[in-house]
Amino acid sequence: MLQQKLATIEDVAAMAGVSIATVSRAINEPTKVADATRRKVTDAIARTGYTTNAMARSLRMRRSNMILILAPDVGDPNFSNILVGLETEASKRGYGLLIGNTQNDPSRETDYLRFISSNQADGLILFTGHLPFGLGQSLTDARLPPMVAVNEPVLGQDIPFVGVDNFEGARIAAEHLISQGHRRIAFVGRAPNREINRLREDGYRAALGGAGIGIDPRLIIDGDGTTESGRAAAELMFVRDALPTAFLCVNDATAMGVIIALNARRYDLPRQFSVMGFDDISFASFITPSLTTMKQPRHRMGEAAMELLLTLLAGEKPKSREVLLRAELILRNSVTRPPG
Amino acid sequence: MLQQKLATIEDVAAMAGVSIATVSRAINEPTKVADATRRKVTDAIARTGYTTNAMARSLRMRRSNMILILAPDVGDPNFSNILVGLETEASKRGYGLLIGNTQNDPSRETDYLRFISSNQADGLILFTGHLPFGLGQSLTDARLPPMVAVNEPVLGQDIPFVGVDNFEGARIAAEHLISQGHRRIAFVGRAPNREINRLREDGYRAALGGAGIGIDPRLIIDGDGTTESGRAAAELMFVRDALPTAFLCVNDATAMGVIIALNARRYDLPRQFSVMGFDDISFASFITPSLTTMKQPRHRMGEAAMELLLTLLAGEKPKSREVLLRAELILRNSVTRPPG
DNA sequence: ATGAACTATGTAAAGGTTTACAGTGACCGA
DNA sequence: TCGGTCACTGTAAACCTTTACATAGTTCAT
Repeated sequence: MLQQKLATIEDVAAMAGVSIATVSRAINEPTKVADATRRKVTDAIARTGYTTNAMARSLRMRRSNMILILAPDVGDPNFSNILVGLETEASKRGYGLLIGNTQNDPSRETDYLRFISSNQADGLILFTGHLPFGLGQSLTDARLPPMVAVNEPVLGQDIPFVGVDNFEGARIAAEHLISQGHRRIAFVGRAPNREINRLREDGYRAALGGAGIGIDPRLIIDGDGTTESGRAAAELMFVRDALPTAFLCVNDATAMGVIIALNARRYDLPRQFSVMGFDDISFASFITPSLTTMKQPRHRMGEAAMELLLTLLAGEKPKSREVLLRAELILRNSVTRPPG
Repeated sequence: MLQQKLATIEDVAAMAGVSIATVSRAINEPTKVADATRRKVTDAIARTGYTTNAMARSLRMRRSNMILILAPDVGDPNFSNILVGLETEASKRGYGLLIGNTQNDPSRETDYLRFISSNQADGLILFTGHLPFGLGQSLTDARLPPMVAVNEPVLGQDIPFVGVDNFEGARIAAEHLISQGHRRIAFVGRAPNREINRLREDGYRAALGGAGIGIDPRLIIDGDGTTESGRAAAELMFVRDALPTAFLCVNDATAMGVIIALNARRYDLPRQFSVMGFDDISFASFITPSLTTMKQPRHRMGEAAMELLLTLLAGEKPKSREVLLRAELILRNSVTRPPG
């Protein structure tokens, strides 16, 4: 498996009968070399099968054209679809993607920073909602590497951010339920220390406030966004005996838990209860009843985040350091008018 | 955003009062330097905040400690979970992962090969089931880069492979249905030119043959593995009026389509029809009825593939160039004894 | 006392680019 | 004729490591 020796710029130069500087220019600034010379070089490149050694180039230029992606779980479809958008934009601009799966493990976060400090990556995309451990305190004063948070903002730090407008999205969702005639609307998935959950809850409150509906604290249930938490939340409502006519859930996974619990209790959905989610995960359309939800423009989110990062990397001033995309209302079968 | 100049090995050497060679050795072969010297070096490293420049190192050593992953769609949960396994093993061994999302676009495949030819990646993991366009013919004679196919083998080429034993898995699935008393078992998702589909169909045939059940060609339906194809296949069975008592589907997405079609026709599942899938995708447990299926050990698959690749990369002889992992039968509610 | 064997360190080359600077003609206007 | 401008090309330094080879000092058997 020994590397056979590859052609270098010197081989090309020798074959074309020019200096290596000219070869380099022919490749990188074609207008600066005479037509005849350029042809000789192009020809020699084809004959030798030369490709620029990226390591040498990166060493000299002090940049790698690589972007490090730090995500807690690449397997999560919520992330992986954004990843596709990131990749689309990056590869269009000649950048490569390095993935770091941290599993929320601080030591793994620190570990992956070596790619930044060793010049193996020029910038950083952060899915984690917090600065990687090791950047947190030690570099508050020093220079942070160019980075953009996506999906979840970094709290208490002025880090450029691309995400969905969670407040607005949740408000639209709640307003949709209200427009169907619901007035007793539960919010499932309260978690004040999670930024996303907090914003969605705020949107819910804003919609109810705007419609002159009072907030019943018994209808706001804690949850961590898992299917299991949705199931538990629904059960809790029955125990408390304070039932809503509709459930607005912090995300689709939670909504699935609610639906499973209601189905298990043999309720007829959506006739007896309406349920809404948020995210539009791939199987939202396949459960029964199919889930009315807010769709996140994940692909576009990835593209926008990469675009922002590359703008920063180029040293240009971005139009805005915060990009909020609108979630889209997807009408399916889990919402209807309340009974009675 | 200008890079502030980072400490180099020379700065460390100067501070420690030794030569750069000694610093390098203190880092890479600690046993070869005297204790006292090593301490001085470690100290200087800490004081300067030195980290070795990966580009310079890669240039000199002619390897990057990077692996290129070529996948048609990183957003597909089927892939992304394997990706997590790949990452686990790679990062454990000090390797980084470069992701290439090809969307089955030959030009993107070719494009990503530049990472290999420019020394930016040492090896290749192939999800695509075929050699990247550009390696196909031109390098049949020349040397192929070290690579391992995962999930789907590369046909007609002797490429090391790690995947699930599809034949055996499908056989186990079919035998489970037979053990429940089914004898009219449909296979949904025939696609002779897709290796995976072909193997699963073969496993199905083997199980039926082993139980002395004749193959009814009307019960074998084409399908491309999508939910929609499953739905269409079920409808087709009703048109043909050749109904099975159980559907063995080539994958879970197909099985979901079948279930949706049967639910829509108001059948009572699993009483009237049993349905099995293959894969155990994340929402297999959430549809109604929850899906009995064969679970793919995706995480382990990723780990095994990376382990094999790194073995090859180290120039060692692997135990085997083909690793087939067993799929596990997951019992849920979509299978029961046939009616009557 | 001598040379061998070993340990610890240093010197310098090599890895393959990009680019500042210098150089060479050709052309042109005065 | 001369100086200046322009278009093109070459020379050599710099980017930061790793490592073959050389050197110096120590230990030890003879």
